[in-house]
Amino acid sequence: MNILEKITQSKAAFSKSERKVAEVILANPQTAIHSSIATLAKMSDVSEPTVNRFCRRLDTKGYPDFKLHLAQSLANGTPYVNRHVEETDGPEEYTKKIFESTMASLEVARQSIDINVVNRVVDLLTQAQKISFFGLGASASVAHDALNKFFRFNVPVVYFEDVLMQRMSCMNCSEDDVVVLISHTGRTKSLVEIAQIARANDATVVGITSKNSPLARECNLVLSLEVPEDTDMYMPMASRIAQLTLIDILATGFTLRRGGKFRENLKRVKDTLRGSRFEKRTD
Amino acid sequence: MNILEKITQSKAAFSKSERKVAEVILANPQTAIHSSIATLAKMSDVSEPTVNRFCRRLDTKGYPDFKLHLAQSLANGTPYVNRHVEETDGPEEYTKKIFESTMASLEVARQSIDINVVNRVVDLLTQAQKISFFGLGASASVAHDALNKFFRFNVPVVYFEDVLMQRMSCMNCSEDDVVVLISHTGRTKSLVEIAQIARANDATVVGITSKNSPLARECNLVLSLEVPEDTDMYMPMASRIAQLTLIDILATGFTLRRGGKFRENLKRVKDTLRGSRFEKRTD
DNA sequence: AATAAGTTGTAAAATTACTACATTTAGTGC
DNA sequence: GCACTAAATGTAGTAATTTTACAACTTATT
Repeated sequence: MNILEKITQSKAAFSKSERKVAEVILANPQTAIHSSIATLAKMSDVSEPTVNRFCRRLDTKGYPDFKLHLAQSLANGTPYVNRHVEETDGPEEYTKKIFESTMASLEVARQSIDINVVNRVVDLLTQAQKISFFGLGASASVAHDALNKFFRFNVPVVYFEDVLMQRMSCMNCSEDDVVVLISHTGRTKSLVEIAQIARANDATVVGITSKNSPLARECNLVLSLEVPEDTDMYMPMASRIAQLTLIDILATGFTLRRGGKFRENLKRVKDTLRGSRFEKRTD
Repeated sequence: MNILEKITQSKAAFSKSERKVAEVILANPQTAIHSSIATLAKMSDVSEPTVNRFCRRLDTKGYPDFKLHLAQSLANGTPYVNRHVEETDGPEEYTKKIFESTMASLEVARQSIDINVVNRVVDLLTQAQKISFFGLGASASVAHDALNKFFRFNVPVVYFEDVLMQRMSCMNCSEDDVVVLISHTGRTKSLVEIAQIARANDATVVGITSKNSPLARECNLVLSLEVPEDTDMYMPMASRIAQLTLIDILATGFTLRRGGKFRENLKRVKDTLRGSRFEKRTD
């Protein structure tokens, strides 16, 4: 909540001297944050305690606290807002908007995540015999990415694009297998069926999806991501990014759980890639 | 410039005790701005003058001035600093850190993007006869995602995981084709070769990669993303997210350029998916 | 006009930040 | 390994800033 607005709004509740202080601050807030209470009192032609009382009336702890609030208000307001792209936007605008709304979505996602579930899923993954990642449409690339990450960990990891292959794979599941299903809406029929098949074969099913969705109801554990999606674009954007970040988190939890020696393995995998790359020039 | 970023950047220039202060502030900046220099000194287990010196090293007038800057940075929406995950971090910490460093990377990526190049790439894509997206390893899933997006636009779009298929596809390129190559490092040999093959066949090659890399030198246009990657984890994380966001931007630019009628098409594609989904419950 | 409620200022107390200097630590050459 | 130098850190005292307590003043009400 912006304190400058609050000052203008509360003007009526101020006394004569307090209003003088308000005027001076509104006239030149930048100066105000760099002044001491004595300077500001002199500028407003009131006494120091009056300035102090003025601050308290705005629900701040005192003058320094007030300056903090003021500084924050001046730091050009609300940045990462989920602003929608308009028909008339040029490259500059839509680039900015997409970056900002992606960041805003990540912020929302972060707050919606249940750490305890994350922890339990990491537990499950580290103990799994086989890990499967399945997603369809836009979530397929997320599953693909998960494959790439967990493959490096030298654990049996499975990923299929093909729905039939996914089904067959789940039919062969056993008790110690974990199946991770990714879907933004959680309403894709074939994926819900896959969850049922996997469950029927005693696998543990983890859903990265929206809570209270049909898919979520079929899962043993749900990592719910409540990310607002700009439906005007008819394309999933922010949800994927949040899902991927969650994959990063699971992968990180996995490596940490497995400990230091395991990390050395990872380094070996990375070093193996070196042969396929051009050396970095040292210029 | 954001003082939180400045702290992380100047970390090398700090002394041992000053670094202790930096850690405490980065770990909980919200607490820091509400603490006195004495409290902060105690929290960091250093003396008060050390905190003061720390502030001055960051080009602030002193502790109160530092707090002002800090408050502004926090208000500015970017409390997102690329902090590295530690061996000892619990689920709560690493989840927080990964989200924050992902957001920080997006912020960096945003600033490194050249809007003019974005615009020219969108131009190219809208006029292309055929669009190909190729990436290897972690970038494969990004190309996969691009396929999913551009496929909806009813343009011929190509994606292969297989290097040989990628090569063959590029051999058959012609003048009006655009090949988009995705690689964080830009030093993957086979991808550089694919760029050469595509160029030899008169296709326009767009690189989503690091500038001045071998791949970048083979491209007609380079969308450079300078994203810092946490190399301790030996896994690409932030780079992918930035690449995906860039794909979103290109896709958005594409739809905007094609105009309103085209957007209706997109809606049709989305509506077609409805049959494969459970209806949303209206409870 | 008297009184009460509210407002403002003075001066002293308390908190907070800063400076000067002493001590410790780390690094370098012999 | 020792002496010397430079850098880093802490101690204690000082200066500044803010806050409190209370007195003086203003305004409104009967």
